[in-house]
Amino acid sequence: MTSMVSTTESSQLSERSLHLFKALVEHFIEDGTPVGSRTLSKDSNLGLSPATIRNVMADLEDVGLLHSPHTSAGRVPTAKGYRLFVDSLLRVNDLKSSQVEKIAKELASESDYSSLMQRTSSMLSDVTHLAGVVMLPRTNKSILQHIEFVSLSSNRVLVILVVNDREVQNRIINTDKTYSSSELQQISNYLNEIFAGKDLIHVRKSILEELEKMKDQVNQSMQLAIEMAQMAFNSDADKKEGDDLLFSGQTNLMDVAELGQVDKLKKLFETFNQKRDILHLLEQAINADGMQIFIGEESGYDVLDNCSVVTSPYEADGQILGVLGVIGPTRMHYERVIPIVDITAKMLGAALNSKN
Amino acid sequence: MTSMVSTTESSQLSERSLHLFKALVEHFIEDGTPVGSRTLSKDSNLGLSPATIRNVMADLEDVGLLHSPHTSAGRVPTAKGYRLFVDSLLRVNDLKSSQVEKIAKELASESDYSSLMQRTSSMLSDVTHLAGVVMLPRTNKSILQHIEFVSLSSNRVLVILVVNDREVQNRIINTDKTYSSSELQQISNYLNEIFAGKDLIHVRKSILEELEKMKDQVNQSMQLAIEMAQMAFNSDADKKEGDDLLFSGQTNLMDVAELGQVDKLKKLFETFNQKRDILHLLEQAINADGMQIFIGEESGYDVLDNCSVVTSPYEADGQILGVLGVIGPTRMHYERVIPIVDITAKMLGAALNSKN
DNA sequence: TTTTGCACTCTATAGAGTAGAGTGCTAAAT
DNA sequence: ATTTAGCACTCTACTCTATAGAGTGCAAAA
Repeated sequence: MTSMVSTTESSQLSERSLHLFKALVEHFIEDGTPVGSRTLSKDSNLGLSPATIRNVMADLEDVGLLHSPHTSAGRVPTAKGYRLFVDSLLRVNDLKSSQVEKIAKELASESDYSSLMQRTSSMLSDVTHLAGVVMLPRTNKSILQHIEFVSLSSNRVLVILVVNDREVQNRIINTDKTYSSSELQQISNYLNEIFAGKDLIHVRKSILEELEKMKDQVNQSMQLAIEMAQMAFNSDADKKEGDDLLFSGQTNLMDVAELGQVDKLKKLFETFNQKRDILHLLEQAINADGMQIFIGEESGYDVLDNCSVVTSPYEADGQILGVLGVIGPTRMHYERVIPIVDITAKMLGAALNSKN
Repeated sequence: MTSMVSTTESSQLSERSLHLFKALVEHFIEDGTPVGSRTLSKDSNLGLSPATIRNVMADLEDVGLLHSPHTSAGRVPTAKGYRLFVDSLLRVNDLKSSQVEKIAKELASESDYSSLMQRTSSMLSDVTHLAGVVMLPRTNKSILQHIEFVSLSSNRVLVILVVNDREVQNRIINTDKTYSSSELQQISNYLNEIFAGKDLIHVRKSILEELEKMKDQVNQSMQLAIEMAQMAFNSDADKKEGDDLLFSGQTNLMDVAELGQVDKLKKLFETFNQKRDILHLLEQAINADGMQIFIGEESGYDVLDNCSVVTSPYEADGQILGVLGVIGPTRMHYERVIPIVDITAKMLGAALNSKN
């Protein structure tokens, strides 16, 4: 029933109601205390008496946009209320170009890939005073650029994979026999020739299946290469699943009154550490084109009940690589946070582009 | 004045006083509430009346081992009290061999270096229910094992350094001209020949100073190599200073009653994030032979006022590599925590050894 | 439709009173 | 010379009560 109404919420309500609602949300975001009719009367500049305002507020509560903590407190926006506010009423400030430049400059100054991502996250949290998060590009559509073997102590070999023009993975394998540097060199050369530029998944599959079949028909040095490659990629199956979120500024959330209780904070921080839930949430955001905002209970995760997550995918070479955003209380300055997240995503994309 | 006494604290106090003191500390560690004379009378099995105990407790307070939160609360150990307790009264439980094996097994199961360290940290926090920390080996006495160049897109070259048999560093440099793979190969070979097995600092210095001088006297391909090496090591000066602490289980500290206030927790967490102070503290512990425990205010850092830090250096090949430990409230189960930290350090050393 | 007036509700705060825990001191007991 | 019992005293934590303030909802007037 209510949901039928809710989709066309803004058209069902009078101009005046919306104006008052907007004023209320803005006041609450500023203050943090429930807003009463008297306050709103002064605040809204409509020359309406508190009584009239009370009637309007009662209506707004009926349609689920407001909520009263108790009889004699003012009103507070619900998640649904924030949703309407963000979707239809909010006027987003453009960032000053000086700020944009500052962001761009900071990101451009990071030379290598991983510190760029780390810096992006910490910049998000610094600028918004909330928690920042960056989801790193999913590694499953990775292009192998280069493979290299380095001999460590006897029968331990270090495998180095350069992936996607920027990322370096390494793992250690234990071999049956001891390889000389020149043998390893030869093997690297051979594998690079075949596989450089190919997709990692394809490489893996090819090595473990196709090459296995033709193993008997090639010369001995190629056999060595095949064996080595198999070892290198065999251990890879269950590798690094979940090491792809970068948080920063979590402690900023400790100042937020709404989350003031230690036990709530603890649950929230544990959710961050486990990464799983946040990852799932951000994965939803990667497919939506453009920014996505999860408000309070909308996220579907209990721990995020009083939190909003503002996200934006970032892309380079016209391809979406990942998602970044900030996590803060539902009562946040959306008009400031939204453009910051937006710009940061674009700037990160630009920084990644310029590295090619 | 008092410090003269304090050094020989235990000899100044009667056997009985010490016994009572020990019982009090143990009781407090268990309970968390100040211990009164009545409670201690029952608890200590000495058949003394509360009045007598009160006299003793007053003495212990005079020498600074105990403290009274207020007139009608019981007593609580001071930092100095914990110090005496830990140094002279504590009887450490040996770990069950099953537990030791479990730790060893978990660590042995980690294949690569960085996840071994990460796992060590998280194991410390899991087992103790406190915060775990591992300080990674300082990279300044690093032996260069292998250097490799990989061509990325035009005039961007990826430099890969293998250091200390396990660690892989990589950075990207922008070059004036575009190098071919075979050129890079040649350069790698040349540099490896000269520098493999040398100390990184020495390598750096040599490349930037000595080679510069002889640059004119060598053939062109060597000149290229020298230039490339200079670029690779030039950006290195201010690199990674402070990325060498691994925390885990910080959220465990949120359960600790003594740290219950959000603002204190916030400061503590920020101290963790900044890493600097904790790093300094652990650096003190690296030189002390064997375990070191910082109790409350002893650490010299205000944020750690209600915290103790139990540390142990870990070593492989007879050489101290770093420090690990746990951070918790001063009121912690030292008799459990101390052997855990001790064993973990040894097991980590063993795991590192077996990788050679 | 809006406003005034008014009774009503709920919270937050302060104050008073009380029970309980524990102390320190003095005087008696060992 | 210790140890203990007795006792007055202190401080906290909790409960109860009262009160001011904010804000509501409704009915009747504008």
